Amino acid sequence: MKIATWNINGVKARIDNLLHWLEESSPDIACLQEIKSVDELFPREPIEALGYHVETHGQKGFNGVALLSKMRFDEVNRGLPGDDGDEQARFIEGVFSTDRGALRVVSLYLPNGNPVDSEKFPYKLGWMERLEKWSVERLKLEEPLVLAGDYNVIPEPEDAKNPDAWVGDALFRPESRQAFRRLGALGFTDALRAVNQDDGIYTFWDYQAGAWQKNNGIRIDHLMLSPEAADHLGSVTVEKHTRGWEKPSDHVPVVLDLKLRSA
DNA sequence: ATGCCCGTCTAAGACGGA
Repeated sequence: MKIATWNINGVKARIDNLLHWLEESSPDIACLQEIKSVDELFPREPIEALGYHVETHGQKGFNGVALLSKMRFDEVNRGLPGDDGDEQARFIEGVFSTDRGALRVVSLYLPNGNPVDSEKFPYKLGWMERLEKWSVERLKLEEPLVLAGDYNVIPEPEDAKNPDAWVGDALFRPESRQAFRRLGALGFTDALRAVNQDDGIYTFWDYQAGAWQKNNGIRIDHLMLSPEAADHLGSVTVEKHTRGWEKPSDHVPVVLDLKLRSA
């Protein structure tokens, strides 16, 4: 079973690329971020025509996440608990039936957090604390759980072409990296790092300053696996070639193969 | 040192992104 995460940076601008990628890569579940669309205007019809069920959690103009699945949704939950005043659409959870029981998959879009001297940085760190609290409860279920998305965290210097350039940035601040490591301490496995320890694996290249041409990238899109999901870990692939397409997203898909089957 | 580029909303430029 293939589970993919991709920050598409606007579903309206990216619909042709998205449809082409769905046909080419054919994930069973796709976790999308930055759909930048309200639910009513999400282009669900051409995606459904490819055999996907579509669940969105959008808002006007920016943010927004979605789950596309070839399997029927048993349950959908929108929004990260822990702050009733949080209006930003950054979290959606789907529950599916597999041959090994329930599978939970989250599409998350963690706040950027810049500039760090603004309210945006404490919002990011607070969001990560809420994610931890939510995860502690979910881990008690002892089910396969995949937290997939744009974490806006560079975990280690090896995850950036020029780590020195990111010192002080919210994506690389010690507090952000520590919060990411705490997910590991809770028992989550960074799927990509479990199968590949190479330097130079990136998932984002800025549109500016020829970052793509210079391979000046960072790895910030991650699939975090509960122990019960990690038990079924197969391959993990970064679909870098999509960054070279016409009208690309600045992020590329990361695809996980889990050795599970739909029920 | 700063901005570079891009998408959205909405009608020329602000805002958000990383």
